[in-house]
Amino acid sequence: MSETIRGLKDKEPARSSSERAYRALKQAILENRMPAGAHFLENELAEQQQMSRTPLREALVRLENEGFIEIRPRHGIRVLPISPEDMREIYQILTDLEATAAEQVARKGLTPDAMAELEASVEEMDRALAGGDLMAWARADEAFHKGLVEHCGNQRLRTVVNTFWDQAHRARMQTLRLRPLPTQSNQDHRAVVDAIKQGDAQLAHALHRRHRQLSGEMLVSLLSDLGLRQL
Amino acid sequence: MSETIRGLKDKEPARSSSERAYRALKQAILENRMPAGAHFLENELAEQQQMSRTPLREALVRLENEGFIEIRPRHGIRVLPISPEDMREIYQILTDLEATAAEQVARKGLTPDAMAELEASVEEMDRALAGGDLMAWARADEAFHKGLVEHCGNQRLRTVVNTFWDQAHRARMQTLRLRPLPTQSNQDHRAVVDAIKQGDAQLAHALHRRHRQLSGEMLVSLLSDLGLRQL
DNA sequence: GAATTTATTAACGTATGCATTGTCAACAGC
DNA sequence: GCTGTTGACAATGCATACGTTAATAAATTC
Repeated sequence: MSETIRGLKDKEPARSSSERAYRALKQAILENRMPAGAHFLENELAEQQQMSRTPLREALVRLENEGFIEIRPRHGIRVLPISPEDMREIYQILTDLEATAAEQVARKGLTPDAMAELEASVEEMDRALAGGDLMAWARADEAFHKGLVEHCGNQRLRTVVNTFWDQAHRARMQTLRLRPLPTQSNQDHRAVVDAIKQGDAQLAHALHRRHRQLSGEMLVSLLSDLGLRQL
Repeated sequence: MSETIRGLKDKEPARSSSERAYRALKQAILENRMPAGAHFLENELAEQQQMSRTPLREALVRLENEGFIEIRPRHGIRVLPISPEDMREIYQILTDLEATAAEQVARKGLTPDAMAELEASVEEMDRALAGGDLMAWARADEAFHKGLVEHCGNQRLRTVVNTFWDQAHRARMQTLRLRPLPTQSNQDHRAVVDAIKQGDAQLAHALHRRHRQLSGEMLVSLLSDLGLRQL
């Protein structure tokens, strides 16, 4: 969670040093400025973040709990790589939980605002794909998935999904240009939105589950084929 | 799920003070020696654990990430209560993930040792129930569920399930004597074991999902009916 | 008497310092 | 030349100290 089980408290201005370090380091990892496998010492990170080791260590504890780094006493910390096996684990969990999120959203319905946001994400995915802007597509995809769990009525589910989604983020980014064009994904998302609109919880669950399962399998086999042992 | 996402590293002798504090406090919370709603200061906990505030705070960060406590600056830490709504959230997640664990176990099969342990748990549940020893029954039930995720081949799933199972632990214990006798549970577990033996992954998934769903609903409505706003 | 301001205090966030311990390297023995 | 040992070093785990800040109580004013 962290998130481990708790994540970035969105937006808030980060009052404590510990919180600032946590966000900065997580951001740096997600953006590959601290690449997988890289190796750091508490001292250099503390200096980098312009604080003492004490608050920094608390940030590291959280990052370790969330699976981003490994703290090896006397060896410093290491940014954990993502193996195909890791991705399989992550997608197996996301498949279950996101499908249930879609089901719950369909069951409870959405506020007009939330529905508009979801549809905007889908449209943005189409626009980005048509324009060949894969980064924009990935951002919209992410917005769609996060929007779904945001409104599923289960805080813990939301936190867990966001955590694992973040863990998979680097691998997704690095395979963006290697994977087939995600035209299927866009169709899938549209179908899920339709099921939600109709309030068909069963259908939403099934559609989203299948969507997640297929894209997960695609990504895992892509990583395996490429022989990417770590990302 | 800091387990945020990582949990008790079983057995190991707890090298660091921080680790010792984490284990001791978690144990105390699970056993209700630090009851829900209770309120502590860093100073008293540090004294209690015979260490300074520095390692203690690292333990608190982990416990907060895992959802056991809340850290309120200047207000001390508070052991979080479990509401019926919390239980609903937790069981919704466990239902999905444990069903998938059962499915994977059925698909991959178990070593003879692991299968023996699983069957031993089921038999112990029967014995305990026949003898009216509900605590022993709960222990065996827990052993069964943990055994399943232990061998499902997904470390992250195992960690997440164990974290939430631990979160629900207190509520389960307090309702042990209020709930109907778990004869159905024992039958369900037996059926799941049979499906695993036959390698019927689909069936194992469906059986375990239904088992978890029903026992979750029972527990949530029990808590609601009792008007237990917090445990 | 109530409300607002001020003063006090104590809990916390962070910095710093120290003792511990594992690592790495140099050296000696084989 | 290789292996085992010793020693220095450096990163860490933890304790301690300090400044900040927010909660509480007191005091003053309306």
